[in-house]
Amino acid sequence: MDVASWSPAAASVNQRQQPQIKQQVAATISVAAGQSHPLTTASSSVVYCECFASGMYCDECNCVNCYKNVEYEAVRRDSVGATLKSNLNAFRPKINSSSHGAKDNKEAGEVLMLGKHSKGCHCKRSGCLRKYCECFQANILCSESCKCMGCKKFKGSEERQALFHGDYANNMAYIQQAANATTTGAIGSSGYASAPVSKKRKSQELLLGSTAKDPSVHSLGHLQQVSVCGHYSKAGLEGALLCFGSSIQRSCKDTCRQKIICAYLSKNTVKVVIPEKFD
DNA sequence: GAGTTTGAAACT
DNA sequence: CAGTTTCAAACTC
Repeated sequence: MDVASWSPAAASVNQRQQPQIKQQVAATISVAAGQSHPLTTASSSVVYCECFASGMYCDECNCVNCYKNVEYEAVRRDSVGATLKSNLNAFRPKINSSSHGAKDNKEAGEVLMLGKHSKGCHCKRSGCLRKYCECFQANILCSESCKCMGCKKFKGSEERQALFHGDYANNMAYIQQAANATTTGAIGSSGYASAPVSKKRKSQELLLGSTAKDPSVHSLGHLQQVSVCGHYSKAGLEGALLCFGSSIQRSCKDTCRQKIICAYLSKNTVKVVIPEKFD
């Protein structure tokens, strides 16, 4: 499905491979007393399952060993209770939709939903322009609640508008370019709150020459092969741990296991550090 | 269809 | 609160 034809409603149905109507919580089927069950454990009180999170039963899903169906109502109810105990908002909708409904953005040629993500997204590499982003999925703009980095889904964003103009391939190329910028050069990248850095300024930053006397210090112009680890401090990229490699690793620990050289970023330069354990 | 990437949620 | 792990969906090849 291309971006132009994508809609939150369609995605919602597709990604759950949802039957026509899920049964709402209602039926009660008891489970034999004393019967132990995976769902009764604390660790099972999770809302990874979209049916569970939305307060529905699994029905005609592709899940394996599912206990979130009518047959196991008692167990399921316990699990709901345990989940609510640890998180009161676990079953609340993520998107606080506006009563005004959808709004036509004639300038961009799109229909934009008025609403706000209750917790905000935390995107780092998608620029909030791909379906990984919950705001994108909900077809809403990122808000001050979001803690995303390199956000391109704000009002007036060139990248966001490009998504709704021209052909799909060009749009995706544009998005990929934006994502690359986020990875390699978007130092101090925005999030929603801060103003987007102009392309001119970004280019200047990336073209900084290496004047460091310490051979282990490199300018950002050498960051072409550097990937930012999946996890870094909220303070932004400054001071973040970077890793050389062809792909982003899930954690620095994983990265280091693969003997990838790490570097430390300081403002416009990186300090390459080879941990002793790499030997 | 398999493997990779991504971000939310859970866990420590 | 920050770092790490787990998970499922999106995405790529």
